[in-house]
Amino acid sequence: MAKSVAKRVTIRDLARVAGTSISAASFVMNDSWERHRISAETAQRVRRAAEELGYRPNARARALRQGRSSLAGLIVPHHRNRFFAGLAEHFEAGARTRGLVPIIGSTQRDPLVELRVAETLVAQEVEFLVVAGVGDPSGINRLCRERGVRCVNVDLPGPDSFSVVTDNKGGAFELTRRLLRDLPEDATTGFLGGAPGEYATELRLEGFHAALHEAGRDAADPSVLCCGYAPRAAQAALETLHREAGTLPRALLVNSITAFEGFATYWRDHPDHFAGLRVACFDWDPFAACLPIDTIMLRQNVEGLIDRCFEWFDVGVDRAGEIVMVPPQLAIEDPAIPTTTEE
Amino acid sequence: MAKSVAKRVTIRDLARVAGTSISAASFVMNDSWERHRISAETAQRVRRAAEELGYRPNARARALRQGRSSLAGLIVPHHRNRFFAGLAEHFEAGARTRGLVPIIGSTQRDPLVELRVAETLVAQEVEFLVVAGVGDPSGINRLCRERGVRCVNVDLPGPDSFSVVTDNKGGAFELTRRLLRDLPEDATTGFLGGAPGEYATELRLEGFHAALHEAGRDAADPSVLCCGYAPRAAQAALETLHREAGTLPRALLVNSITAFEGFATYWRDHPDHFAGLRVACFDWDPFAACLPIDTIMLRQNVEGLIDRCFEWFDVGVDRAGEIVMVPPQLAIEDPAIPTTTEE
DNA sequence: CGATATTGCTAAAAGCTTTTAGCATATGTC
DNA sequence: GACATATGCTAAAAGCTTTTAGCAATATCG
Repeated sequence: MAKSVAKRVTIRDLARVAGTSISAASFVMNDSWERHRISAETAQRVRRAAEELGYRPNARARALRQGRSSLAGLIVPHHRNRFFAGLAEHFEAGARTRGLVPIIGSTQRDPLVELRVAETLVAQEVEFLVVAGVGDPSGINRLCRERGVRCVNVDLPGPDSFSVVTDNKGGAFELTRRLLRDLPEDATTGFLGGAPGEYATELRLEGFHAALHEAGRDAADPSVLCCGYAPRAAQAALETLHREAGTLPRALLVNSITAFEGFATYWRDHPDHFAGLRVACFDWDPFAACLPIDTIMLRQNVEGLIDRCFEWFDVGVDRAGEIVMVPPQLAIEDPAIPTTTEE
Repeated sequence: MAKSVAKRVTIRDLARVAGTSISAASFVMNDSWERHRISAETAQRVRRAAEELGYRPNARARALRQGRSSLAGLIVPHHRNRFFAGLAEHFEAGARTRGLVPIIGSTQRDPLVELRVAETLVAQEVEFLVVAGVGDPSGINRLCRERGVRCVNVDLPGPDSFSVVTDNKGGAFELTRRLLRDLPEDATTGFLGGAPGEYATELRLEGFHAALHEAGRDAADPSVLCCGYAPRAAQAALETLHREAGTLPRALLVNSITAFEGFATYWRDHPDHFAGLRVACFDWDPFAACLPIDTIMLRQNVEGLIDRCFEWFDVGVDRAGEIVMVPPQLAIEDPAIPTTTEE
């Protein structure tokens, strides 16, 4: 009974079974039959036939004809932390509400992979590409411009690309302020994680220094460990610092949740190095927030970041070079962060 | 100079500029020119023209003609935990090494969304669909069979679908064994998280009970709190239990990392309820592994799970109803889990 | 030299859809 | 009855690629 090979049901079959022309069937399936003066009876017949045959239009044929793919792409370094996972999840939601199919590519922060993934997405003719967590987006931006793909950078401003960024400086400033509150005059400070010269890192460093300045701590030289984002590297940087300086800073600003992962591992292995240490993190993770360390976490507004991207896409006006800033969710005084994590 | 609108460069343009026929251009671009007896000079000419024009073939036109999309789909509940993020990331890698473009859809564990996402992916004619973390995959499996899409279930066996599963029972057994080691005779036990009747949950419960039996603890009735996977629900379940029983079990097996998230939150808020508590978790998270709780974590072999899926896909033989079991990575005696988390 | 094989290429079909232009027929108007 | 208008539908092109079948010119062979 069951066909051995599931033969595609095309609109041709549909038209044949419904006893109409291919065009009529197409009009009905696209809900434009009234506009094209197909009678209600005929429409009904087509719909019944479609139901019966289990007809589903071939997305690619349609895309080819219409010249639009209904695909939306997102590029992130990986899926394994809350920030990027949050971006991914909200991006999916935004795409779906617009009838777009989301495609997410991860790059392991490898410039070669970044370009390859971008090329894949562009070859799929995504209508819209969001680029996050890439070292230098200019190659991807150029590719998109060449191929006519609209493209937004998240936390990566470029001269000829629209960008949505977290208020890195302001966020780091507020975070550091709280970190320094009631801290003894002579307590040492530090900054861990991120890449020197990288956009977000530099701004967060600025905010960090500004808060130190405000607190009248210009004199004390903070330890700045921009060791990249890998947990291992952050862990190693702390080890080195402790070996060389014999101690760790009393107040530490950690530049990302991945660096914080390295910090947490180090803490687990050397709890004795942390007497009286206070730490702040430019990111949030529910487990990290449960660690019994004196921690202040900041949650980036992933929903806001993604929403701004889609809004730009919806409006359709090109705003190359423009930067929209999204404040992170501060006001996180106590460890019980006002952030829901529904399953 | 720059064209105001980026006009698509088609193979037609390529052929014109190279001074060849469309077919010749196509053969060259697909590296089948030798087979089709195109001369090396002509091939060179085409390649130069392609370079010059920035020609990239239209993926959809090609897919339409070839009848294959080069797309591979994955369905997960969400991105926000290590298990599913790990699946996603390894799935991406596997797809890319096979020249497939990965599309990942998340469903929030909502059956309606699950079906809608599956339909989207099938409409894109993915060549291969991996379904993970879905309550009842049978609807999706049926859809795939109807539309001729090859489909694997991860941790969700179905009668007419190939499945790759973690050794849930064995894993839970070993985990519980370690949980019970040297535990006082009269210590109470508990099981937290998961859905009653659900495949993985039931097997893990079996393993849990088997280990209790082995330890001669049949008499003591464990508290089984199958409250779903949401952190909030797990937290609430613990609250209720503590309110009603006045205490918590001394040894607790937590059924997933999301439930563990609820556990961790509860622990943070009520550390006093946890004197002498020991806990095991059927999943792993680097931050969770840093919590100063007596914890044993098990890491599911996400790489193995995904690899088995792709191997099945590569071989191309249908093995409906068959189940391949992948052992989780046990042997995690100390909290320093032998698991790398590169950035 | 005639037949056959090889070389190097091209024309055109096919894949499935959407969409434009237009054809009959029926209805309405004077 | 002639003409315009509305109704209900269809034919065919177009979108871009891959792939099959085959053509013309040259080389090889007996």
